[in-house]
Amino acid sequence: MRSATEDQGHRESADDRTSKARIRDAAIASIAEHGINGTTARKVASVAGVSPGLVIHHFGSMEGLRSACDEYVAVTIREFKERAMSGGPSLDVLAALRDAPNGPLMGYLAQVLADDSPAVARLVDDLVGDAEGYIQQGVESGMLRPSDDPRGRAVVLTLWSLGALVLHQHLRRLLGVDLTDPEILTSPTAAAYVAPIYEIYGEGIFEEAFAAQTRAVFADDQGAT
Amino acid sequence: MRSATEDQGHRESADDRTSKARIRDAAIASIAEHGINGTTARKVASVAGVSPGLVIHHFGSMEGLRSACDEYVAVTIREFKERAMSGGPSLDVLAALRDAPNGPLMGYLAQVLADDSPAVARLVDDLVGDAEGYIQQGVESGMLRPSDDPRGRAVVLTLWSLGALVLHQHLRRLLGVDLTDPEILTSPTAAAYVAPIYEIYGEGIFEEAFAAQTRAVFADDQGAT
DNA sequence: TCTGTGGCTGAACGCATGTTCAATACTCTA
DNA sequence: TAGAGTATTGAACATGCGTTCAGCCACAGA
Repeated sequence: MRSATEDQGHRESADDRTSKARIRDAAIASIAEHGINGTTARKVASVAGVSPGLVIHHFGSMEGLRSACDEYVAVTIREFKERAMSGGPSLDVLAALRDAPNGPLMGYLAQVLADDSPAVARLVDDLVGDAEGYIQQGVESGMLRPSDDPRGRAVVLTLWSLGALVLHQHLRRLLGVDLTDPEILTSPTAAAYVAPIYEIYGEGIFEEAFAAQTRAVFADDQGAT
Repeated sequence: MRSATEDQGHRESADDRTSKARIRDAAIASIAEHGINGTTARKVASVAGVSPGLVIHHFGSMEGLRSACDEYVAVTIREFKERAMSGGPSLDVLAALRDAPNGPLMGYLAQVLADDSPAVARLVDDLVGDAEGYIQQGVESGMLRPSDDPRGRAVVLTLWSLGALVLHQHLRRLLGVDLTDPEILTSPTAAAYVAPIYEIYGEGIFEEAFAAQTRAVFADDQGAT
């Protein structure tokens, strides 16, 4: 099924990409910008500089192209995560992803996270699992507090991060921070989003007396129900 | 433009709704279940028991129908919020919305929050503004800690809640909690989602030494840059 | 130079969509 | 009861979609 001229998986060869690779990249960029429903076979073919027929010829159908994009993005993210992991554990999973090589990667995620595909579901599961590992490392090194439900906390923190990514349009309108901007790290406005997060991460939002009260309620619930 | 037979805005009359109202409700239910792109004029007409032509006749276009749905949902939420506000301030804005009268309301929000419309943007702005008010009340009554950036904190907390709603499929897969379920309050599994949240709200996730360290970093950033 | 193989084209097909419009059913008014 | 005006229909139209397919064209081997 794979011919000799294809170099799929070897993304080191930069300029002369296979038509198949060009179609895939064009689809990812189009989905990141116009969403899944705004991405048609003809538009992708036009951006990639090929005919609409070739899109189907290479990927079987538009659903096949979508799956290939999901898989490619998932693999790219996993590769980048491994590289980032060797440089020490990161607190926020997304923070390690923001300077990923491919530009429209965050935009693609923002568009695809809402309507679930199998590849995206697996990617989210992986992100949660990695976050659980990072958090555990943070707990062991004394940076992070232990939790009554480490997995539940990892799920909540990861979905909060990903949810903010999906709602990046609202975040940009409200705080002027664009999470899909590839160069977000160099933007000074990012502090408007990061500072409140670190404040919550640092001290929560409940005063201690009220926090103890809610803890008691949950203890009662667990005992009663 | 508005005839005498319509009773739009008077949702007290339960069974005999106007055709226009039936079309609008069918569209909301369809969008909540199948998303915006899975909602066609013919499907809505079929569910509402009318012809496709009547959909356009009443709303001008599908975009007009979409706007009408956004507006109706926004008004419904605002009405319910006012009623909930009279019963005392609520910590989480979404918590006050979960037992809203209309069933598919949360599902509709989950589908619509991602791709922004003017009405949804205004609704989100309102939710943030309300949250800021609630939080300020909580601070004044000694339940919540004050913040260096009250508005930023309100934005982050609101978008985290709404983001979790948009990603409800992942939340259900990972924790078994479905935020779009109208009867979520009676479900005992909701604690799997609420308990980690209250833990984070209560004490954050940073140990105190590390929290002080991050505070120092942000103070340096603000001073240097 | 001839030949064949495979990437690639682009015109075409079937389908679903949003929308239009003349005709019809209905309901209220006079 | 007669008329008027509106709600409603359902067939039709144009459009854009995914997909198909017969053929072109460049290039490798004999």
